[in-house]
Amino acid sequence: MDGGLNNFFDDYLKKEPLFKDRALLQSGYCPETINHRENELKKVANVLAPSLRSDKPSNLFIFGKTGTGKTLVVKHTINQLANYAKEKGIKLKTIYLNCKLKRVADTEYRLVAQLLRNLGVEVPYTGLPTEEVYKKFFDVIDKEKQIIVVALDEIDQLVSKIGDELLYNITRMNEELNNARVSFIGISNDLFFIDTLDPRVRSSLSEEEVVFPPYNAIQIKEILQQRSDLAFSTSALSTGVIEKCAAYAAREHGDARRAIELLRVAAEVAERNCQKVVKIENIDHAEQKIEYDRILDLITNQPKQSQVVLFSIIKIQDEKKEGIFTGEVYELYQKLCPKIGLSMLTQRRVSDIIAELDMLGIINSRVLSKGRYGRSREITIMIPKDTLEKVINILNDSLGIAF
DNA sequence: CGAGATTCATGTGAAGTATACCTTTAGGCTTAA
DNA sequence: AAGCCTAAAGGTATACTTCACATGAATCTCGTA
Repeated sequence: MDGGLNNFFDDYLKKEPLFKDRALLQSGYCPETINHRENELKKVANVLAPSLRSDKPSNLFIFGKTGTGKTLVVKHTINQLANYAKEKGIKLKTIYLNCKLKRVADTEYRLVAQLLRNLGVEVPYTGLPTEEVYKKFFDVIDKEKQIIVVALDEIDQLVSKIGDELLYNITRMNEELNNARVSFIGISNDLFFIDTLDPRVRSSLSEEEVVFPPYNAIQIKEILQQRSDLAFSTSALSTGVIEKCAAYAAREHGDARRAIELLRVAAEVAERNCQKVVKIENIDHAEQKIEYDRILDLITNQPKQSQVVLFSIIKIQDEKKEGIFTGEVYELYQKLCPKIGLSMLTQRRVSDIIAELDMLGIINSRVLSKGRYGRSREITIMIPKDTLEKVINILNDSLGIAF
């Protein structure tokens, strides 16, 4: 048995690896040079440059669909800025924060607390007045004359959740400061987000704007080409692979992140199959696998309560083919809770949980009036059939009940 | 037959509550002068 | 008297509950043709 495994490992090592450097294709990777975003890069740098003379840069707002390089450009620019400033001994700090992260930056308190943590100050997760956290933040940065650049990614998500009062507070920060100056970079996927804001907030938060257009198919192809030259060993890709990835991504409004992910996963699939080259078919598998992994990851990380609600929905769909409504889901949920040993939430809360699952794209729900028979949400599960089984397994394990 | 009233089942907003955690404060104890 | 520790008091954010009202089309009601 051991011998068998040893052989396996031997074979594994003997195999010509497809990847030369897998990290280059992973989602967090930040390349040295960014292609086809020269204009945007320049604009962002232009806005931020005054910070090097210790002037407060204008607040900046950035729009663009997912995978158009917004995050990349901003991260890249503020990193370079911070490095340069450090070299020259300029008092400048930069912070990047993604507002969507649950339990990290999805309320006003948590946002400011997280900013403080980024500056190396420990803040309790609860208990302090929000006001106090602001004050702490001011104290920390106002100790010396310096510029702070704060980038808030996916800020539209945060505002849609907790309202725009937060932005109002944020933009007024500088009035409270004597020495330091703070500028904000807001990043949004929603192109119309700014229109929904209070005019006062809008004008001060969006002194400058940069719009990121989608990449076209040719640009995506070049990006892929360049990355794959570095990431793969020579001739690891069969012809047409890059083109197909680019085409898939261009179909989705030029989402480069997706194209890169597709390529990486396709290669991983090929590697697992012990192929010598990545073939075009692997891309189709990759597309499925990405969706599969995304959903599984999402569900595994859901709180137990949400899992039970989802479990109920799936079970009801399994029993009847059409029309799942809140009432039935809640009924089953109520029966399930004691079995699992979970405290039972009210219908009000479960209704919100269903809305949250909808937001995550695990299910699709729409409010529907059934006339005489009241109104309810009609729920449809958005999990592909072949993924469903695995999802059920996960829920079974996590909740300790059988389907 | 058709306009308007009624109804149902739940959506949804606002206010209230429980929990977990924070800081402040007052009291008690110890210590050192 | 000063210093230190501890426990109670008073405060907050967050997740959830409670309360109350809003929805909107199928169905019912009733006056009229």
